[in-house]
Amino acid sequence: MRVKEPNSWTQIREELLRRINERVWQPGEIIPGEADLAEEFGCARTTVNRALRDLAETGLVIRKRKAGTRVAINPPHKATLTIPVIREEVEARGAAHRHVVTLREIRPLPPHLHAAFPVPPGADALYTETLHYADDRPFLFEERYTNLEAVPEIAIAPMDKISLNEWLVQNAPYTTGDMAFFAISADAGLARFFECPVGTALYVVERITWNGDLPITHVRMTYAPGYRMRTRI
Amino acid sequence: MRVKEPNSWTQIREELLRRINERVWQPGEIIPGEADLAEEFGCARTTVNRALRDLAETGLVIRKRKAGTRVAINPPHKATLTIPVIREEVEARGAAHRHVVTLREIRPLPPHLHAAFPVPPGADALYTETLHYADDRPFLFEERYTNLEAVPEIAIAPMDKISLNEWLVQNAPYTTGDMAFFAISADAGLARFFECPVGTALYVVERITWNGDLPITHVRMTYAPGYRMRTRI
DNA sequence: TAGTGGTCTAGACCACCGC
DNA sequence: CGGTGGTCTAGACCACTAG
Repeated sequence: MRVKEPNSWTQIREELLRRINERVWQPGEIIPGEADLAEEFGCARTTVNRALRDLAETGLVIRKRKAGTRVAINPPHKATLTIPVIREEVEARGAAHRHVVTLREIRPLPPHLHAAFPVPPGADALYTETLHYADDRPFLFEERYTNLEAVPEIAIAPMDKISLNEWLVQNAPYTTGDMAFFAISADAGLARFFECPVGTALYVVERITWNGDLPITHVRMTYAPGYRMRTRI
Repeated sequence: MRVKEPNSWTQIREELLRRINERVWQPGEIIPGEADLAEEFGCARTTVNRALRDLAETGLVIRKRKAGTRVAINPPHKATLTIPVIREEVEARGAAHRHVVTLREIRPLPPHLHAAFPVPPGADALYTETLHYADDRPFLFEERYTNLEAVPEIAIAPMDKISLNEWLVQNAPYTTGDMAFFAISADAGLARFFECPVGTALYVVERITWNGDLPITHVRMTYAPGYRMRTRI
């Protein structure tokens, strides 16, 4: 049962989508220009542009000036992951969030992070380990290095009421970042926290954020066994 | 007074971004309406709208009709994962891609998939197992159920030159999908393929795609030990 | 119900780039 | 060079929703 589209540019997008999916326009083929489509649909060129721009963002068509718009040959799957503050993620599951800071000290950045997280030589970082619980069940283990030069106020940040995770989101804006997703085996420490056997496969998210050229923080978040990160595409 | 810089929506976005990052506008605070900003920047309201729409897409501001635009309190981290065809992912790493179909048979859908992948009762699915190699090193293990009712032509699809992965991308359009990312321990079969110990932590991506209400395919892709999925935010 | 964002139009100029 | 998409404008009407 089709729902009537509320506005024009989404309707046009759906019609273009239909022509692509039903091979009216073959993969790799050039499609009519914006002006032609605008005339066909009886709307302004801006409206067609909006629809085509949306399709280009999802990778379904490739647009180039002068060359025109082509249907992508191998349209990539694009998934947008929204990674909220840990507290909100826990509460979204209907659980109560609680966190405990188990370690908080100034220490030099470990060598294996120097390449990805180039703080000035000799500079120290704030290292923190935080346990996050959902309804008193272990949920996530967070290891974080924060560049004191970039966020000096962090030395006096309260970490009992609000987690460092949330404090940084609110107080340390970033411009770019790198994320990595992978799997590790639980070592003794993780096994103890998650109450699982050593060697259990765990899902890990690593994130490095920057404010311009200034590295802000490097965080590794290890989720409880069985965790699945989900998204809709 | 002549302004050298032409008004551009990206410039306006950067200025709005600056005001948010420098706390000119506090988190949670309402910011001026589009009309006011347009007057301030000396541009059309449409241009301000474009900039604000972009900020809203990244989650940095929350927009509501009548209520206005507010700075987000806990701006979520959003990461866009681009998941290309496996062959292209391997080749992007400078390696040669090769795949082997080790199993291809019609079988009923296993019970544990019925909830997430509701093919009609009694209907069969095409089950395939494919090994993907990068320069002859094992790269990925793919287990796939494909709904024969949705993609009947798949029964005669060639699977030697082009992998089922790529064939489906090119021939079976989808409208929506669900993805999940998690970690598992290698069982005996995976350990043999990846030449790693049983129990090694492996990164897994699962994807279910739909064309409207019609389920297309359910695929589980298990990556080689040490694999990291990366993205820039 | 009034105010705000969402969208559309008709026209214009510009940037890019294949030819 | 000329064609195409990218952007901007000034104005208009509409959709949603807080108060």
